Amino acid sequence: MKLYNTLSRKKELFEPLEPPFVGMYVCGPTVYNDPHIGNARPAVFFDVLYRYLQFLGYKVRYVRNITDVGHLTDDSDRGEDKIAKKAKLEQVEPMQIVNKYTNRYLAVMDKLNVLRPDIAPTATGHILEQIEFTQRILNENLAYVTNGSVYFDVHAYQQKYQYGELSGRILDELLANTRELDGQEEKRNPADFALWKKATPEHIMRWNSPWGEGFPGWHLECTVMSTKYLGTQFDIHGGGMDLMFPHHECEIAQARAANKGKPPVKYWLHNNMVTVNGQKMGKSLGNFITLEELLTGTHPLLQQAYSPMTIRFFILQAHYRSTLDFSNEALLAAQKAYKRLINGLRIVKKMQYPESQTTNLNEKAEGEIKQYLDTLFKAMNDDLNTALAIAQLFNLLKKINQFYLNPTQITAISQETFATMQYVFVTFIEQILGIQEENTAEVTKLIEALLHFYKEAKETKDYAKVDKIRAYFKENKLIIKDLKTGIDWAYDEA
RNA sequence: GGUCAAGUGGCCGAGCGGCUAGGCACGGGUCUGCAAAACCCUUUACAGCGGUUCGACUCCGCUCUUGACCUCCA
Repeated sequence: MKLYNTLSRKKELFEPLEPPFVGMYVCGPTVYNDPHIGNARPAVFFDVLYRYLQFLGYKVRYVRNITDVGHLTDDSDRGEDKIAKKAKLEQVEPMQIVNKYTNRYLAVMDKLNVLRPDIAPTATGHILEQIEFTQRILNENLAYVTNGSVYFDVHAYQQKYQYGELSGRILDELLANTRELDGQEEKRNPADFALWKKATPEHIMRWNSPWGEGFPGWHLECTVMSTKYLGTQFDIHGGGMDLMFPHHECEIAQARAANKGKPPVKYWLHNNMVTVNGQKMGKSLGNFITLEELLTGTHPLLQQAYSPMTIRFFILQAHYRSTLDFSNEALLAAQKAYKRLINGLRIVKKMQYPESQTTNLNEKAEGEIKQYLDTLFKAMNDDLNTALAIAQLFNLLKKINQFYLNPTQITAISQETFATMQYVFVTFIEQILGIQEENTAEVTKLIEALLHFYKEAKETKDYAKVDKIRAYFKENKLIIKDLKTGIDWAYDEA
């Protein structure tokens, strides 16, 4: 499998440091607000990577952090902790906020069928480790203490190692373009960043440290927790493109500073951003959509609610390194496509290869199906091109529907190819893409029962009743299919 | 201003130096008590201008446009 490594700006063959084990770390959410559509993208994408690596036989340890302390908000509340700020607004304990939004994040990710990572460490749970790590960097003389705060010395680091290797930034250019911020006077250099910040009297979240009461810097937690659980060097580090600089750049610097220059990560992966109607999503732009709003259709920009699986499918229909634009039209198209795919999934699970001896093997059909299956995995192995992979599923779906309409035609392909297609189609959708039917077995049984009455009415040519039942199905987003071979139901794609 | 991406048919969205992406929408047909679904057929492309090449949507240059990062952000 090849993956695009931001470090080299190239697709590279994926070779774990210690096969069959794979260590993967992804930057998780800052839990001070409701999860938004931008949070869904990395969660879903790296979930598919996690699933696919396991499908390929790797033993993956997946770590995704919860940031519950330490990130600055913006200039107006400089130096203030996001969580603490929110806590003041809502007059509650910071940990209450953290807990609330962590729960909400996990709940919505569960809905999106995002598997929980193997380890979900929190920044507040690793204060000691962060203090120790800061000490290690101080011991290397690559950080300095000012006024109870500890800053990373980018210039000193630059003497020994290279700063900017991930983002391609040149230190001198950075310095020329840095704008004036408060608190800069404590730094020797504007490019320096905090490892430990002294807490002001009104700051609520604070811990004791060798340098006084304070809280950890903004980039430190990821370095500390990734290396704690995955080792000094590990395979994959992921996150949104916006984290490339400065966040991930600083992570590399911190890790190398503390570990004699060892680069911490072999493959850096970054997903692209989400836009709304072609614009960057931002609170100030009024197009900020939370996942809750998307699922309930309550945002003014949304015409309707979209189901969790529609959202998941929508995200995967684009390649992860392209921007993805959320619009009603695009979401609606994804909803229809998703239902079509799921209808195919229901069909293929029930399909059986005919018993009869007479075969009418068709080289062309056989070849096409093999080609689709082949391309399916080639697409995944080429930097996880889920868009191209899904296109193959639809190609297969066309064949499956043909066989469904005309079961005797199944013998156009060999039993072996049929079995492979059936297995791959189901496994790929459910296990790798993590897309599933949004329905319970109980409901399905009720649908089947009602369909039984439809069949009876049909047999007695009671068309009034037939139409009534059909209308009832339609109301409940289901359709009845009258086929030559029998009667069946499916999800309405409208 | 600096750095980096991208501009594909009505919409979304892949891809490649010559061979159908796919989804949604549109049009025609098959099937049907009437439908729906499904299937079959069909239409609309690669921002502009140059260059390299036997041949470019695909490579190079310029122009225009959009976006991201440079400051918390997935």
